[in-house]
Amino acid sequence: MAGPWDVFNAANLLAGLPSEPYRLELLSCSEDRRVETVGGMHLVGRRNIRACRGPIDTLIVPASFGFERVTSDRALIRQVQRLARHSRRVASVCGGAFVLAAAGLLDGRRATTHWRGCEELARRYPAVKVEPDRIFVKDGNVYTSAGVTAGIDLALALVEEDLGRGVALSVAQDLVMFLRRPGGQTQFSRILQAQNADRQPLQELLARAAERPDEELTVEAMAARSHMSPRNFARVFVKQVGKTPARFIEQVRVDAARRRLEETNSDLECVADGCGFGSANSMRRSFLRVLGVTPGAYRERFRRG
DNA sequence: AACAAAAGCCGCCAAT
DNA sequence: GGATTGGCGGCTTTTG
Repeated sequence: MAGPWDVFNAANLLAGLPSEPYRLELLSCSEDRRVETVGGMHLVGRRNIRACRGPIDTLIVPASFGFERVTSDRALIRQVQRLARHSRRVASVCGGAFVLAAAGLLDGRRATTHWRGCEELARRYPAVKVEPDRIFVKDGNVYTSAGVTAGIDLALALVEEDLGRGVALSVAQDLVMFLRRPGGQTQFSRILQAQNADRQPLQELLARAAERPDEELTVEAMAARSHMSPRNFARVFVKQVGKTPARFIEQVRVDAARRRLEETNSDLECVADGCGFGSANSMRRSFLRVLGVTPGAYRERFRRG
């Protein structure tokens, strides 16, 4: 809920319009208007959902897991169905797709949800064409997004549709540099990736570095690829990224290595090689700098299964 | 664990 | 005149 909320709120501030384009409202299902989130945080809605009358521009249903409770709440489902009829478009974040599905809003449509729930969604609602591995899916006026932070991407896409790319970009820049996804794999926000064409030629480089940490990523090589002198490249890099090139690359490589240590049984030399470290020894030194533990100790602690 | 070579970083200055 | 860029020298950090 908070991610999209902040996106729309930032859009209000950054759109530069005389009146704010979005009016945000949190609806609650309970009489006292309280909403207790899964983490135990308490929010208070402006209104009870039953008191809400249309028309609504964008109805967003965020939910975590625990679909049993949510999808079996007939009153809630009925209210969602009712409000959807008065909405220009309907969206869900994470487990919210289960609510939309239960309301029949996804029948015959393409949709996605948190990677951990995709199978379950497809099994329970055969009429839904589940697309795993997507950050978000748009089908007609129904939008669904994957886990947690994907809701931010979804909201950015809606802002882009409404107010144009420029506003969406400023919002994205205002909120984040890039996003790491929960599925294990590093992915970049679509909209942030797109901005590389415009103002920030470095973004493309950063994305590529994260995907291929084993490539040559010295200042000299990256400068050449960016058509800049090494001196200027380093300067621009610090200004845009906030870290020096070597620091950033080290971080990227350590992240890549962590993942492999967690998810594979490759030996350290192999991991080091695949992540761009010259040797297991230099990987070890990077780990100590960045994480304070050796690769071996890290794997020992975090390996799966 | 020590050490030389390589790479990175940054202040300064000149050119654009 | 301010902003961006590129080169140089010297110091620090990292690597093999």
